[in-house]
Amino acid sequence: MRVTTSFPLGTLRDTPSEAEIISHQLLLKAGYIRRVNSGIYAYMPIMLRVIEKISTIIERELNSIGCTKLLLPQLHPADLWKKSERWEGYTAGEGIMFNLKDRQGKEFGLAPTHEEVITSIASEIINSYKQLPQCFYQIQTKFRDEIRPRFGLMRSREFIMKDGYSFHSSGNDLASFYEKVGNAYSNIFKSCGLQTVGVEADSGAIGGASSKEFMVTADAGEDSILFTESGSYAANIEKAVSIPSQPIPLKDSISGVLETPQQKTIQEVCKNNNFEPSQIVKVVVFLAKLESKSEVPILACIRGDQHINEVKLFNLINNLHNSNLLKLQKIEDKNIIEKNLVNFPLGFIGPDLDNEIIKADSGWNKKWTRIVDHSACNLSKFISGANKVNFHKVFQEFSFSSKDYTIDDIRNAKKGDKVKNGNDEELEEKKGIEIGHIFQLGQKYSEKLNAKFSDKDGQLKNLWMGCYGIGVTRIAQAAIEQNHDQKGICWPIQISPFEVIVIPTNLKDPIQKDLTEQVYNVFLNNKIDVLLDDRDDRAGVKFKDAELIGIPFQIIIGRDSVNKEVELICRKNNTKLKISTDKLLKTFISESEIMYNRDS
RNA sequence: CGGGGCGUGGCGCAGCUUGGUAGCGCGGGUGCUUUGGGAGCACUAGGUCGCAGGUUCGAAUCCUGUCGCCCCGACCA
Repeated sequence: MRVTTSFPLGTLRDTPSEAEIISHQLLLKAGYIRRVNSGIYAYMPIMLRVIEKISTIIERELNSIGCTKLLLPQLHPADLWKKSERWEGYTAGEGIMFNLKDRQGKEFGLAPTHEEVITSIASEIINSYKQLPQCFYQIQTKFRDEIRPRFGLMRSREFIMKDGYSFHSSGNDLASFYEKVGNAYSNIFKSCGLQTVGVEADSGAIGGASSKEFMVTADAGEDSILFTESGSYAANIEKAVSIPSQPIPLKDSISGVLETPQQKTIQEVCKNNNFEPSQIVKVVVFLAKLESKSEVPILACIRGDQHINEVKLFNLINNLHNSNLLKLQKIEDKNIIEKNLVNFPLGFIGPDLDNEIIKADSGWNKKWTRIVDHSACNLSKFISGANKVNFHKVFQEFSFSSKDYTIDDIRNAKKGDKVKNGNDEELEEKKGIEIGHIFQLGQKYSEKLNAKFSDKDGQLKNLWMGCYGIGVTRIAQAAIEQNHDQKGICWPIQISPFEVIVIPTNLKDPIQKDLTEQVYNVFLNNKIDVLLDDRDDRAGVKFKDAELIGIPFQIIIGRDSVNKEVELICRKNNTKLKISTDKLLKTFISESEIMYNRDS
C-alpha cells in the first residue's frame, strides 16, 4: 500500500488534550481513530487493518476448536428480551441498552450482547442431541449506553466484539468445551503478542455459574486483580475470596455507652478513643430496588478495617429475594432519609437498628434485611453505633447467628490477605484491562426462551449454554498500553497494520526512486504487508511518522542506494542492519520470523 | 446523577480580571531555497469566539439560561 494513493496518515503534531492514558493519546495522535462523539469513534484505514489482523487470529483459533462464524442482527425486538426477563434490567435498571421505538410503536433495543437472538435461533435449528455440541460466533459492533465513556476504545459506547455461544446436551459437555475455549483464548492473546492473566470473575448481569476473565496487566486498567505469586490463585477483586487478618481484641475493661461527638467515621472514632479499626463493626445502609417495584432497606455489617464488596452484596441480595435486583444504592441522600425514616442516626448506626425507624407511610419494606460479613460475626466484643447521634457503644456477647442476620461473604479481599487457611501465600494486587470473558451460562436462557432438544432417552431437555466474549477493539488499545515508547507505538508484529514500512529518503534521486520501487514490489509479490511512504516529504518527517504509527520494521532507502544497499531497522529495539538488496527479503523474513515466534 | 474543568480556524493554545469587533505555534496552499531526524524565507486561505437571551453606543470579554465535551466519583457484558 502506498501512502500517497491510499489514505492520508493523519498523524498529529500535538497530543489531543481530550486523551488521558497513553494508548488513547497514541491512537489519536498516530491517526488510527477519530472521535465522532463521546465514546463513538471512526476506525481509520490503518486501524481497520489492526482489527482485521486480530479478527483473523481469533477466527483461526476458534475454527480450530469447531466454532462456526455467522452474523446476527443488531436491532433486537423487545419481546425477545422480555422473554429472557432482561428487558427491564437492561433498559430501566442498568439502562445499558440503547432502545427505541419504530413507527408502529414497537420497541427495539440496540444489541449489547446476543444471548436472546442466538438462543431463539439455535432452538429452531437444533432438534436432537445428535446435532450437539454447536458453537456460533460473530465479530461485529456492540452498543452500550455507558454512563461515562472513557479512555478511547477501552470504554466506548460502540465497540467491536467477538461473541460466541455454545450449545450442549449436558453440563459436563459444556464444562469441557468451556475449558477448550479457555485454552483457545490463551492462544489467541498470546498470538496477539499480549501478556494476559486468566482470573475467576463475577458473572454479572449475564448470569450463570462459572466465569473467567482474561486480563491484560497494565496500570491504566480499570479492574483490580488479586493473585498469588505462584499462580495458585487469581481472581477479579469483585470475586476474590480471602482470609481477613486477625482482629485486635478489645480490652476487657471497656464497656457500656461511649460519647463520640461528631465522630462519624471509623477513623475518627479510632483516633479519638484509641481503638483499632478491627475492633469496630461498620454498618452501611443500602436501598435495594427490585424488579417487582418493591424497595427493600438493607443493613450491611462488616469489620471496621474491611471494605464492603458491593458486587458480592448485590448478588447475595439478588438471591435472597424472589424478584430480580435492579439497583443497589447507598442510603445517604437527605431527602430520601427524611421521607422514609424517623430520627435516622446516620454515622452512629449499630447492627441492632430498630425496624420501627422505618416510617409507616414509606414505600419501603418495613423490616431491615440484615446482612453480616464473616469478618464481623465472629467478634465476641466490639464497638459499633449506639443508634443515637454522637454515641457508640460496646457490644458484648452480641449474637449475629439469630435468623434475623444473613451471614455471608460481602467483603473485598485485599492485598496481603492470606488465600485460605493453611496456605501462607499472600495476595498481590495489579491493575488489569479485561479483554476476554467466558461464562458457563447453564440453562438460564434456554429455560426462559424454551430452547429444547431431544436427548438420547427421547426426553425434551433444555439446552446447556456457554458464552464467550473478546473485546477486539479493546485488544488493539490494550496492546498499545503494553507496547509503546517515547516515540510512539511499537505494535506486536502479529497485529501490526503493516509488517514493514519502506521509507525512501529522497525520491528526487532517480536511483533511490528505482530501488524503492524494486524493493516495494519484491515485498508485495512475496505477500508481505508492506507500506510505502512515497510522500515527497523530508526524511525526518517520514521517520517520525513511521515511529509514531509503530510498524515493527523499517527499510530506509538512502545514500547507499548506489551500492544497492539499504537499512533494515527494528522499531522495538532500534537495531540497524545495513544490507544489500539481494539479501534484503531473506533477511527480513528471518528477522520477522524471530519476532513472530518470540511473541506467539 | 454528585464534584471539578473546558468550549476561540484541522490540532495545541493565548486574549476575558480592567468591554472597543481576534491572535500565536503547528498543520493547509503557492513560490524559491533546502533534503538522513517533525527545514528556512516570502506570500496566502481559513474563525458570526458552542448556542440563546440580556446589559451596553459597543460583548470572545460582564450577567442569565442552555447545550456539548473532558477528568474524578457512583455505575459497568
